[in-house]
Amino acid sequence: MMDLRQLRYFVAVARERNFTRAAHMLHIAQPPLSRQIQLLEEDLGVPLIIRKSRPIRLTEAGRLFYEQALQVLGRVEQMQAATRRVGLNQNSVVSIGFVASTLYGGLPSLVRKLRQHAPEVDIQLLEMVSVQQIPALKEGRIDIGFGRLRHSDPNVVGMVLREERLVVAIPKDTALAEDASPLAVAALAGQKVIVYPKEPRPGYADHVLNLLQSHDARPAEVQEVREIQTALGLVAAEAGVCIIPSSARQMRSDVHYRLLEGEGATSPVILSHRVGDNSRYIELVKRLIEEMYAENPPWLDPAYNFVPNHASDGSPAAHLETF
Amino acid sequence: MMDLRQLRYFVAVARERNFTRAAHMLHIAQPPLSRQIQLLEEDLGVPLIIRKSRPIRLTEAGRLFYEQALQVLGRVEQMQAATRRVGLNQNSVVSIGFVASTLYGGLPSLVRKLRQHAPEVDIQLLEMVSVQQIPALKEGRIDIGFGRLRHSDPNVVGMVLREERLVVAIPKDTALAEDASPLAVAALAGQKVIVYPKEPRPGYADHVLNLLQSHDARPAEVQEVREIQTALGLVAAEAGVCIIPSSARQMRSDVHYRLLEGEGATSPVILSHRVGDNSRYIELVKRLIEEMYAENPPWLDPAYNFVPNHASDGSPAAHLETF
DNA sequence: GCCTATGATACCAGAAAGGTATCGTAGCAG
DNA sequence: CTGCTACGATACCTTTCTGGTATCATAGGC
Repeated sequence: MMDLRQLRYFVAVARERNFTRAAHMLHIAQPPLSRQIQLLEEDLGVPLIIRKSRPIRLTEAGRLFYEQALQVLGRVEQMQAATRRVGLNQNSVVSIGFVASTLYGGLPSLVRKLRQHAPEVDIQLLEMVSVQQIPALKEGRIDIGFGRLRHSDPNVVGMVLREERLVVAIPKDTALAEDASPLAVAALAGQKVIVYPKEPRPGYADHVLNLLQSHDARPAEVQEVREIQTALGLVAAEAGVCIIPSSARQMRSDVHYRLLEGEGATSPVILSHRVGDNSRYIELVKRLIEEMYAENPPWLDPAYNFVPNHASDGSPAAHLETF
Repeated sequence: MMDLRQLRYFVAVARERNFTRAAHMLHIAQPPLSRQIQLLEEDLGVPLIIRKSRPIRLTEAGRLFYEQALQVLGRVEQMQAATRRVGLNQNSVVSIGFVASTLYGGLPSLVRKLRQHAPEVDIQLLEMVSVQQIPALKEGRIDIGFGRLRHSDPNVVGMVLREERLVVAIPKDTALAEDASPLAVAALAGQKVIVYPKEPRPGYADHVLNLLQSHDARPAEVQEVREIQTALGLVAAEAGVCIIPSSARQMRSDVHYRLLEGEGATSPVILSHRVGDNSRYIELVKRLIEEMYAENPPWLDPAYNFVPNHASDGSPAAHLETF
């Protein structure tokens, strides 16, 4: 079974391009080092080093493994340092899971506000899709989730912060892109459609596919990709159209966007947390979100968003009634 | 010394919230499991688990460690899978290091083209700043670098693909933002300036600071941050102005941009590779870049870019003469 | 073709992991 | 409040694995 020791050893060998010298750096003798590398190669079932050459060289697989091993070792060190810091300073940690699109909405300024108002907490940000957020909340891996899918888990409470209108991304210089006016969902019938994320299901892709189906807009072809970046890249490459939340328009300016019109052509932004989690930071986050919404940031443009009235009244208790 | 075994054991305990059950899952007896967790805590110098409670709970540090351990273990599996795939299929790997801003330029479509023209290669993308690309090239960790700083290492050849004009990001609703016309560099004297990245030096931050100095535009205050995202966030929060390559304008639309005018108010995009690396993929990449430039993509708008003539003539050999 | 630097192999010693038996205690039932 | 039970810690032994020493095999420069 693979082991961090083997990674450290391999990195030393790859860096030095010499077993003897690497063994020296590691403060061990050369034969055990040779053996550990052999074990590693055996475990992977792939040779990493070309030995019949002086100085030794890495195979293609070895080069890849070297690069990745460096990253993993760096990550482990970060992890140790972060854990020690939190453990020794008795700092609190607030772990926030979020879907990528919230990066183009209020998340950055929320995090900034949170750091200002609670400098003593360690804020951990983890990108994860909506369905991953529920188990992550229950296991305590995150404390707060910002997602885009409604759920009904009895142990997790969700609160709709806003409903964001959807836009369709269209390749420039096509018929649909001649107009900037809002477009009915039904008008997408017969188009090649690109959806994301491919997995895990159910996800935002299904939300989009449901929307199309409920408007009898059967696409000519559906292509699934892993991320919104890729999806928009494909739109730019004229591979089809793609439906995204309006705030994500910022990601690319080389495609054309049109607002979608029709029943359900929105996507909610949902804040979730554990039922009965009475950490003071949950309340603080809710208060900061209200504050932020009251400031009318550009991504909250009423042309593209609908904010449920309870989210803007002064009573935090009202939020909990959303589900 | 920390060990992947300990991570796996800790993850099992954290997930099960029960040592005995976790030991079962791991196919070992409970006492060794307890001991490994103790060793782990000792190594970190931080308690991870609150045992005087049934079921056991994680400390704050433990929660953080759990989350990160999951990520590390996932990363290790990915690494094994990728290495096996490359090793067994004898696929080639082309490793590309790039600075973040090229993501807003031609990198995505170059990668797409490369995948189309050479589906048998594994393309690895690694974000790294310009100065990190030189050692990464020499150690073989990457084969191609897209950076923004000129260098003069005898073992690495660089080729200027284009000179991109710089723009200054200005908070909305300030005096400088009232106009959209080009701005002289000297006009930035006395402004609070935000630069990135903080490290490693020398980097793009120094390029910007040199530019200001050479135009006698002494800033009132310089703040260094780690990434362009943060820098633009601070601009949006009215903490100052920030100079970025024009293609990065797409990143945020809630700040105001003005083109910079003046000697040297550009930033090159430089392709680097090892001297004497005659992999056919290097040539392919150069050909694809030429092809791409010939298509006049939106990020190559001549209002914002200057392409050296040798990069658009038909002769690949000319490129090598750039340095 | 020889010499040297360097990696592999063989084999032994010590450290560390895992197993079994047993003890101590949190949490709950009554 | 008391005793029971589930479950983690401790003690101690066995097995496995890592590291060390001695020695052999070979790539590459002269």
